[in-house]
Amino acid sequence: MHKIQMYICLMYSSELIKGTLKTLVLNLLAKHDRMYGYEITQHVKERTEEKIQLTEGALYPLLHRLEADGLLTTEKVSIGKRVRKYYKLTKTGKQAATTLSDEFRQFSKTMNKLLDTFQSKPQLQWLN
Amino acid sequence: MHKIQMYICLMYSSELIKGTLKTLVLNLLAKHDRMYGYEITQHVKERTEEKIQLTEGALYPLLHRLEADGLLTTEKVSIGKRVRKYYKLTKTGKQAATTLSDEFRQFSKTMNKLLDTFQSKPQLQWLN
DNA sequence: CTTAATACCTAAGAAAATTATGCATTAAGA
DNA sequence: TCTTAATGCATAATTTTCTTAGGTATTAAG
Repeated sequence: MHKIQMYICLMYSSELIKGTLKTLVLNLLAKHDRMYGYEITQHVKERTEEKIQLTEGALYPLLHRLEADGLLTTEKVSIGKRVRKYYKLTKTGKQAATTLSDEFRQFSKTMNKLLDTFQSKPQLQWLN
Repeated sequence: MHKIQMYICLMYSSELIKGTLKTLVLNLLAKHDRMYGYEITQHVKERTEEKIQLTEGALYPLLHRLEADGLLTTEKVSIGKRVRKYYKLTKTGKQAATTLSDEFRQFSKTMNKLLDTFQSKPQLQWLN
């Protein structure tokens, strides 16, 4: 007897994440005080029902960039023999988080308005 | 006597456009049947009160890619000695427009939800 | 004992935008 | 009339950033 599972891919085209990754990460840190990389990927995955999945190849370089830019500071914590690297917002980082968050909200409003004027057809319903 | 003008930059950080340009262009064409490149830039600029400004360096290569991918067809029209290049959606292009539009709507909902859980502080008001 | 999950990282390549051009026509203004 | 701004196309070099595909190591679970 085999158990058969079917998956429907609900993930967004990764294109959309592109302009938004920094906004996402900074605001996650604004809420959680400190987080480590892997934690960030899991958190986003859970909170979006797997729809947004951050790849480590994109995340870690971003975190390093943000640290280099002075938006984050790091702190290493040993868990047994493993070392976690926690990231925390600086003051500048907090400001950036707010700015980017507001910017995204406004942008998505503008975009949705544009898209609405484009097509007046009834909205398709999404699986979820 | 000099005329002094002050500008307040209301434009979005161009980061956000990145994942969205294709969605925007295809849906603009879905609404307008046919448009030429320059017209697209002006239309978006006007409809968004200058907040979204498409650069030609991004737009034209995109249009060429979309044509190469079979989402658009072109048609050249002479206006005096100038030649306009009109773009029009193919059937595939129309489908893509709808898909991407729905995807964006859903994505922005998800993102906004995430951002809302991040910070419960009162929203900053935006100029305009 | 082996696999999955946790946890970090980087390098090569691809994709797409920015910046900076270039050319030409036409309208508007000094 | 002369010059500038607007219209209209386009590309090339560079940069940025993501994807893909690895690598290492620890710990939990089966």
